[in-house]
Amino acid sequence: MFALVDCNNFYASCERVFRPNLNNKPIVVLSNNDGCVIARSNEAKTLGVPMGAAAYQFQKLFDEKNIHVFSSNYALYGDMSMRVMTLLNNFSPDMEVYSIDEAFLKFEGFQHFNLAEIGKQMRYKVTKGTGIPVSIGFAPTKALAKVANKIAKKFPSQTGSVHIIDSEEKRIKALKWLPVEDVWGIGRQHAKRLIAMGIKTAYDFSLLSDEWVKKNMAIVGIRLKKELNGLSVLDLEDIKPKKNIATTRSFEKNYSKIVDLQERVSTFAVTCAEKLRKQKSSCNSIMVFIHTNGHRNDLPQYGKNIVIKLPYATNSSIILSEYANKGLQLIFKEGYQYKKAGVIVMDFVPEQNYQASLFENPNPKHAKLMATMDTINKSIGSKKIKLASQALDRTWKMRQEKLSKRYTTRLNEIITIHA
DNA sequence: TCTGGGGTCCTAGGACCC
DNA sequence: TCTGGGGTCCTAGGACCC
Repeated sequence: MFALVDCNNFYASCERVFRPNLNNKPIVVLSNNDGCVIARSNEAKTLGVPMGAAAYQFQKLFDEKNIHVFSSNYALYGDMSMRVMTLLNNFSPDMEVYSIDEAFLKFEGFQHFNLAEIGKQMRYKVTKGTGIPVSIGFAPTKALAKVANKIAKKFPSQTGSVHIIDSEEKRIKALKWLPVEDVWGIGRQHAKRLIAMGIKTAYDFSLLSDEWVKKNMAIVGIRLKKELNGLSVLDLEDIKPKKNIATTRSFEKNYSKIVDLQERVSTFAVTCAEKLRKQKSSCNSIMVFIHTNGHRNDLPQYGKNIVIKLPYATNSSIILSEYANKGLQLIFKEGYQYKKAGVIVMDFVPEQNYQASLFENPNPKHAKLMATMDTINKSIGSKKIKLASQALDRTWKMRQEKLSKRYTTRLNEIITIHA
């Protein structure tokens, strides 16, 4: 059996742990730049705040209904996630952290255990240890565990937030209940087509012919169909090094001068380099993109990206920043208001697996320098040591007007209790 | 004025090899 | 009239996930 454990309204719940006065109150969490809604408490959902809602369009509703608004605090959510995962891992050694708020656990050889009881225990331990409420679905396949989880989340009082699909009747009942567009692995495009054909539920989908599924949804669709029919074909996955790493941001205001973009692009490249070094990879290509604000019909639009092949694989902040800026110079055009830029590194090789080039070779000093920078930044705070091409003062800023404290990772931001 | 930021996998088709 | 048979690699685009 697999379990899928999913934190309820994770970001909103993280904020609530440290603001218990907001229990049962509507909360939303905004994206970077306080742009749009990316998490909502149940109360906010009930009040009609849609996922992805632009914050400025809903400001009136926030005010009227006393909806508490937070900027996203990834330092907090990342740390809370780690705590939840650590507690869950005590229940089974086979665990896949699927996302910041979800994990699959495999229960192999647990025939003589009561999974319902284990589920209850998991909820209890996580709630007691972190304050985060979770929902749990058990089933013989990952896709069915996802379905079971949806039922646990939708019917908390009937299920106690733990649901188990362990019989044919339960499987069929669950699939008949689940709209096809809510099935894990069926996105908007496929859902549209399926609904147009009269396929309304997960159950209808599970009865489609293999030929049709293969032709229209390829091998991924076949796998999904098998999983929904109770045949396990998706196993837990190990943590693999990433194949691409991106650092991209929207700006608080528009930039029209290349110098402003140069600073941003440098910083993004440096961040990519840090992430690369963390997973001990080097990259062979780097992409830079810039574009204007696509929502503004009144401004001329322009957007472009460029991929640069590097002369040798590297994870040096200096080299990556240099090439990212070369790319920027090639795609930058005067006369536009830029709102967003990003750097993506690709074509990874293991760091030590270095292929020497005939003409250009990395400066051997860089590796040492980068290691030193990483050590210093780790000990006294990230971004304390920078390249000169990055802004030394905070000339740019992200809008984060409702940022909560980093309660769990900064001693000077620890929660204050007034007794 | 204001609209996020990451990722993965699969397939078809073209270019190329012998 | 008639023009083989087998591969690999790369890329763009489309789908999906959180």
